[in-house]
Amino acid sequence: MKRPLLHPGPDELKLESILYALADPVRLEIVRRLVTGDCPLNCSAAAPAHLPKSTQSHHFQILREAGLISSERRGTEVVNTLRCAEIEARFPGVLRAILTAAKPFQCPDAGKDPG
Amino acid sequence: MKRPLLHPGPDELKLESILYALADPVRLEIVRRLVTGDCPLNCSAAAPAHLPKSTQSHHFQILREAGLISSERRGTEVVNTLRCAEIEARFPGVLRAILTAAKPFQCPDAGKDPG
DNA sequence: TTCTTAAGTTCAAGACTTTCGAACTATTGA
DNA sequence: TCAATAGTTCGAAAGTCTTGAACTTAAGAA
Repeated sequence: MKRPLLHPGPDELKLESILYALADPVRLEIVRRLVTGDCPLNCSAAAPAHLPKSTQSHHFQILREAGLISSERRGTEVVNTLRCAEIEARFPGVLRAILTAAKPFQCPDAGKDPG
Repeated sequence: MKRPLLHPGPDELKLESILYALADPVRLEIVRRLVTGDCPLNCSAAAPAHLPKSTQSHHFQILREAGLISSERRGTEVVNTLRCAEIEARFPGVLRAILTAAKPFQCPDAGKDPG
């Protein structure tokens, strides 16, 4: 009896929950990896490597229940995707601004290269 | 011996702390009132009225230590101001996008009126 | 099918955080 | 000095976070 990894619908997204999910350094890093990779990642690949699996699982649950990511089982893995479009539709500019502030992840028109 | 209500400097602002501060409904409401009022408000005026003072105080401390607000004693009151410019300078677009998403507070060009 | 491995989830305990009443501090004004 | 107003600090109950141990689910080999 497989638990279906419940996600909130687009109308159920709450700004507070999204901000809360992004307020944690680990979860912000996970979201950053999902957006830079631009393709689904399993939990181990998306989370910092040293982190215990139970802690990873907890963080993915919070991201999922906030509606930030969509998780789907593929064999032994769970692959995760950022729900960019839905979040952008409901809270325009929020995710983009946060990810840009967190690190210049896909902002070629920023004009500044710190490295 | 009056405690000086310490605030982080512009360079000490952390995105995670700001998101964390804004992730709470009470604190988001406080920030919303500070930005709509466009003038300093004391704690009682900025916080939801029913909220116990000790809880208010706790929330203002978190907002202050995250660098979102600046608090200054004026007589018996503490007046609070949003540190809009500093946050915008350090994390462009973040506060604006969040406050716009939270409620259309100063967005006449949004073009949609749900009421 | 049965065994093994891989990837996540659930459980439980200790540490940390949040809420709120009670007591305290600081400032104003009579 | 006394009283009133505005916030802060303290302490306890309830909740959340982190993490190891045990469990579940799927894939591959024999």
